[in-house]
Amino acid sequence: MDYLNGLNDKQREAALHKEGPLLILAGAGSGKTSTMTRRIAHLIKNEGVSPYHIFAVTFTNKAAKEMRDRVESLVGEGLNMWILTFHSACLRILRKYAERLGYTNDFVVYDPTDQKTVIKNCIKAANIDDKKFTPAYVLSVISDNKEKAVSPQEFMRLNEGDFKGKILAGLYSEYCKILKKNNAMDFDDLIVNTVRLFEADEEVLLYYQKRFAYIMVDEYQDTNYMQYRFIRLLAEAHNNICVVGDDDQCIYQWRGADITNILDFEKDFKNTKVIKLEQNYRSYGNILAAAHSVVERNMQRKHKKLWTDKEPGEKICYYRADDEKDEARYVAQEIDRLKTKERQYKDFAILYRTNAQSRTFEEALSAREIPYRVLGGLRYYDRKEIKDIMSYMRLVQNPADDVSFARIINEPKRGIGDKTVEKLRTLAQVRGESLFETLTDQEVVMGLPSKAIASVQQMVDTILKYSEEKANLRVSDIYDGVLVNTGYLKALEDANTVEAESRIENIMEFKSVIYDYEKEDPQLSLSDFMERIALVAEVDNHDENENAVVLMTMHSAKGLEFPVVFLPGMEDGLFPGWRSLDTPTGLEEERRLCYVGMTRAKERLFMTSAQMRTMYGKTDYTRESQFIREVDKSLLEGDAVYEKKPAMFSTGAGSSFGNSWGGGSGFGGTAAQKAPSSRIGGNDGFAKASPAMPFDPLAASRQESKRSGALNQGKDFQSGDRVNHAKFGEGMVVAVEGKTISVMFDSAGLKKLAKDIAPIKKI
DNA sequence: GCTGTCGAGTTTTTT
DNA sequence: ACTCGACAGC
Repeated sequence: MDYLNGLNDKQREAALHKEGPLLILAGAGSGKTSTMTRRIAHLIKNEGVSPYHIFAVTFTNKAAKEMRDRVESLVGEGLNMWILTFHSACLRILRKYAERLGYTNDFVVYDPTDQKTVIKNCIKAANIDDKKFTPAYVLSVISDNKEKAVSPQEFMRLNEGDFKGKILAGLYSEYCKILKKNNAMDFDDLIVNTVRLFEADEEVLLYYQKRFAYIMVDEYQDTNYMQYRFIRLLAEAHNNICVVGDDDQCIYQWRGADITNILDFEKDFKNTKVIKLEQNYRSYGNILAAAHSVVERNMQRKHKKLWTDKEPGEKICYYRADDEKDEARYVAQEIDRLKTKERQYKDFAILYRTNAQSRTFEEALSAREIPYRVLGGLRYYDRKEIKDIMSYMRLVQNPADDVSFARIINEPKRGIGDKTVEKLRTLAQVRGESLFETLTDQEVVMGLPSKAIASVQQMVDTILKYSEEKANLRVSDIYDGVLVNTGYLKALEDANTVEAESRIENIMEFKSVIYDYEKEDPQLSLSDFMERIALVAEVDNHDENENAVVLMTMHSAKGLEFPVVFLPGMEDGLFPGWRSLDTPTGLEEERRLCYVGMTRAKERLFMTSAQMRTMYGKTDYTRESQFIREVDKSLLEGDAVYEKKPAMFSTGAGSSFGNSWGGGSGFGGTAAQKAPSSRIGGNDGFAKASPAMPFDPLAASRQESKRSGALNQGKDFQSGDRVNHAKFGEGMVVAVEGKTISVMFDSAGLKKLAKDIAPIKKI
């Protein structure tokens, strides 16, 4: 079979390349995923390379999944192949070898919220001015240093005479110590520690070098220094490294992405073959040309120009709204107008600069009863109740995790306040134990305030019990058990408020997520589950089949495409953001982001701005974005481009004809683009047409969890009984000793289980 | 130790 | 506008 069928010459050349470094400069919509997946299929099927020897790295779970699906459909089988994100690949490696770095292999992953908790504690403990050293700032410094492989000691040395630097170095050092002590790694650590592992342990490095004879990296322009090192180390043995990227789409420099990685690839890897993919298969000509007219103003870029043989299509439509409500109203109206049989709701996307902008659009879409889905913003896993439960689960997995412990010791209320926690901390420090370990000592519990004793004991017992049994239990059983036996669920039920009600709903929803994972993998262990949860972004849950308008940031939209795209908020200060204006590189990055946003559109592109915008409680007049001014004017239609207007000039839809700085003429059809000036009836329609939630709640899950209350009912087993276990299937009881029961399972072998909590039934 | 109120600070983007 | 922390009163 010809796996390269349908590729153009350049794509084919790239897909056929077998040995040596290859740099594919793939412009937006140029079919890079096809090229990569075909190359993989070709390697496997025609070149006889085992999937075992191929390693493909991406940045997002979504990209990884898409690549896997496409390769599998090409080669027609499931693949035992590493197609993973940087973070999940490193996590997988570290799960095996973290012991060699002084962690246990059960270490937990701290998300940004956990990081913030830790650094806050450090700042407080060191008695440092928390006005000058905000958690966000300190963490960004720490992250910067980690990504650049600067250790706390080195950072300290580098900042010898610098007062501020010394404080930061101290915090950095303390932060690392705490994470290590808690047996925890943050996102950066996953990469950093893998590189450290490779550099310190030749055996491990050689193993992976040997294994990954063919390496491919997607979105190479977004790699940071550590990721580069990681790739570089792996590729050293075979030198078969293929990277794909587009310097025009580097939009994560603020997070450490180093654009020079892609610009210097040819220097880094000798004898690199470079292939440019410049034919765009996605967008109509005008969209492409307009996007190019913006991005070509960047100084720091490789010269290239995308072309297409598609028709020019319509011009880019620009609307200057009165204010953000008018802007949202206009967008909603245009969606209604453009929606046809062929064009469904899911064909529209609204891509904004900041998550804060989503709200007005939600209101306007609701008012017109247009279904929509917001991606990103508040991460689902950031909700309090989810974080609480996860903290319990983490403690079950890793009792050394003091951050999780501190989060839940008094959640639900057990009569343990700050004072008591402080005392515990001191005690734990003296004993050289974790907080939780300290509490496993009965005497310590007895020393707590009298009204706290019973509930704390109950909680400690619960965690211990599940911790011992975690290998034998389904994740959902642990979840239920923790929820019920720690009193968490009951406290919420007793609260009897609307808020508690919605928390309970979220908790039930979360259970359906667990079920989904278990359905996929019946042997799912607690740590498997924790790591999947740790590294998912909400964008990964985007279901393309759901017929709803999609709202997300331009950053999240990278890699996606939509027939109709709206880019609202085209105003100086918002986009480009005021923070980016200090530096030329900051502005260039914003411009690339604009390019990314524009090139998401296949057929129609709308850009809008508001003359007046209320943000953070303040209302200001705006000037339209310099990016609008940079778009080739022959490709724009709609409102004339104009400068800031005085207040008297602003209201009424018909008044938006300002003096165009571009010479006034050439903007036909403006009136037709305008909406009727009446507002869509009062915005009280907010509650109806409520958007789909990130996860579809399973009606059943509520009852499921209720049932779990019966988990502890007496179970009488005797040797010889046939039993059914939720995770291990059927087996026969071979011994019963007190609370322990030994079962020989037909497929899973002999297991010792806790009689009271194991999910077993007599059959 | 818990709860409720008030005032201040805060915002880009995310694996 | 919204969140978070400090503080006061129970």
